[in-house]
Amino acid sequence: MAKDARLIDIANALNISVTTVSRALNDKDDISQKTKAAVLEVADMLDYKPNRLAISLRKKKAFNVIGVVLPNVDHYFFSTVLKGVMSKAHLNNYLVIVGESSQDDLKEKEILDEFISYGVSGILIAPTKHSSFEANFAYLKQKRIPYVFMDRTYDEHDTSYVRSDDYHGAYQAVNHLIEKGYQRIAHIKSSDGWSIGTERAKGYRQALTDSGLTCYDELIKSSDTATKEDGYQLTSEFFSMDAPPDAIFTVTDDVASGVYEYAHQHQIDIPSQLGVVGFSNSVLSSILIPKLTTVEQLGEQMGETAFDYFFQIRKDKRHSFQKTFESKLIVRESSQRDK
Amino acid sequence: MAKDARLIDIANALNISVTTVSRALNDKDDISQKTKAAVLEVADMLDYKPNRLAISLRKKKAFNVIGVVLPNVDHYFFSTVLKGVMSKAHLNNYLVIVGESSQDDLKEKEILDEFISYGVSGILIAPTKHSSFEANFAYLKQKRIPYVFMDRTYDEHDTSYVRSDDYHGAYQAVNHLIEKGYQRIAHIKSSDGWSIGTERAKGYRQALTDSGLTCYDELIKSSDTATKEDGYQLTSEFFSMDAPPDAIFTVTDDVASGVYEYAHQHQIDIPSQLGVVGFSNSVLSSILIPKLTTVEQLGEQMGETAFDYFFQIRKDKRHSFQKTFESKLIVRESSQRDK
DNA sequence: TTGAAAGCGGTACCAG
DNA sequence: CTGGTACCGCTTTCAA
Repeated sequence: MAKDARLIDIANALNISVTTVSRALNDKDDISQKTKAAVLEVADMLDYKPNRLAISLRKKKAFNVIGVVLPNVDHYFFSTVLKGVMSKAHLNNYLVIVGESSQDDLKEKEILDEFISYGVSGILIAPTKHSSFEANFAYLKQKRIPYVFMDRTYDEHDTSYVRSDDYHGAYQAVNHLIEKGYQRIAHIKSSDGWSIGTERAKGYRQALTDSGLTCYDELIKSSDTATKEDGYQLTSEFFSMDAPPDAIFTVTDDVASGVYEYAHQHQIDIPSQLGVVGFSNSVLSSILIPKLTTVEQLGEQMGETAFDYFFQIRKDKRHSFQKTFESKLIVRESSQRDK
Repeated sequence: MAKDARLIDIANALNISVTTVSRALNDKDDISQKTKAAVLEVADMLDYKPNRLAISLRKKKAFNVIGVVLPNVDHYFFSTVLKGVMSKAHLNNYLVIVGESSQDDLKEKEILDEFISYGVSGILIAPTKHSSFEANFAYLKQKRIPYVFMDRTYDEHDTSYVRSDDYHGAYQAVNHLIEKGYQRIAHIKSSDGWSIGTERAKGYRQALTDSGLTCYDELIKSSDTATKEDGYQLTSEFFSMDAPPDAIFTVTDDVASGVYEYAHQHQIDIPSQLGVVGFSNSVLSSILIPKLTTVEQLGEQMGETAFDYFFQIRKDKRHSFQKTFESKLIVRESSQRDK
């Protein structure tokens, strides 16, 4: 295999200097059209590919490398986000380096430091539940390194982000249950300090209030882990009450699957005796029987958009961009009381 | 924030040359213990971190960067593999760059070329269904870049790999169904050219033969996509036969979920009328009702081991390592006829 | 519009 | 055991 072509190879072929070649390739304006064309042609012929490493060293910045930090790569939602980022990155000739914080804000900081010292061009991050803006992200601004938050955001700071409209998603979900005739609608929320939990809970309350229903505190329970196990456990607590709920809106599909298990074990029929609505539209939702009504979360599109935002910030060197993705309710079987 | 310390800063502090500092830091032997100790101390004081970019350029190799190529990052199994790789990489101060081939062998080659031209230290790859060793991987050997196959392997070449024991896993699965008293056991395999499909099918056949059962061709159907939809479709074909099967062993859990849906729609009870066993032990398997008996695939451990192998190859510069992970059958409810 | 030369932060060769 | 120096491939002054 022939060695990769370098600037000097092109220069020699044309009897010009590397400087000129560099200028031509980087589309600078202080160069004649003729020379530029000639360089471009030879570059193409020799299949020249710029050496990322050399550029990086010279610029003291990794060339075209984007860093992605996620709480969990094997969590369905985040893996779709990653997929979205990667597809856009590939199109734009970016390399993607990935780190997993495991919901540990200290590890998250470590990863960020590594990425920065490597000189990544930008960072796309879905913060852990516990990450404080000041501790983990404030210095990114000073370092002038473009970054975009994903999923979880810090509204009090003027930063770029992509997220889903948790509030309206939850509102629609609960409203839908009300329309279907459910009366005692419970909610399994995620524990505090996680914006997606509080937003969804807010939507839940508002939907009840707007329909003139009372919002009972005992019908709201909190899950730390947002897992199937928690869903099961909290459902069993609901059903040990004197007046159990006739529907449950859960903060994630995973939690909903725990509701299903409890219901199945105790011969509670979904949806006639218990309505269930989840959140995420993960693979689970169409695999559960009956199929789960849930709120769609567009992970892949969020990832793509996050990359686009990074790209624009880098180009324009000033704007910040925000997008809140509409959360659409996907009505399936688990909420069809009148089925 | 102070600028990062460089070799020359340490050198100046001690009135020695950068060469000596470099030697000390790289633990070469042609240096006095005293000097080395002094250098190490100052380096520590200045919080010296080697500049990856500079090392990379000089060595013409990205310093401590491992490339991972996967068919799909949002597929559960592969995302656990990635998780495993990342945890080991982080421990060893490696950066992980990831590419997604989307089961497209051309794109896979593109990604590999990118990674190589970036000079990654090594490559961990789960090949697409269609990747030919010659076309996509043979040149890695020439380039002397360490690589480890994951999941899918090329047995005719002496390469390092980690994979799961598909044959024995399938054998156990079918044998278990036989022991539970199922007689007409069908198999939904994955289409040809994908080793995991053929190995699992082989295990299926052998288990039947060893138990003195006949292996009917009409009880084996092939899925191109290994999805729920295919599972549903092929199950409906089985049940339009004069003598439908009383159990189905599927090549993945996803496919099994399609079997579930068909069964549920047609009031076929699992497991009393139809036994089902899947493969992967994905999140699905414990969420399906009844819980799915399946064969465990240790994605995370495979990822960790793949990284370890890469690490050793790099150090020893010679060996190749292979590991086939025992595939353990996880018995749940979907195969318990006598429940 | 072009070229020469310095230098990004290290490593490796050679001489002493 | 230590230091001088060239150089990895590219960008960026500065001068022509």
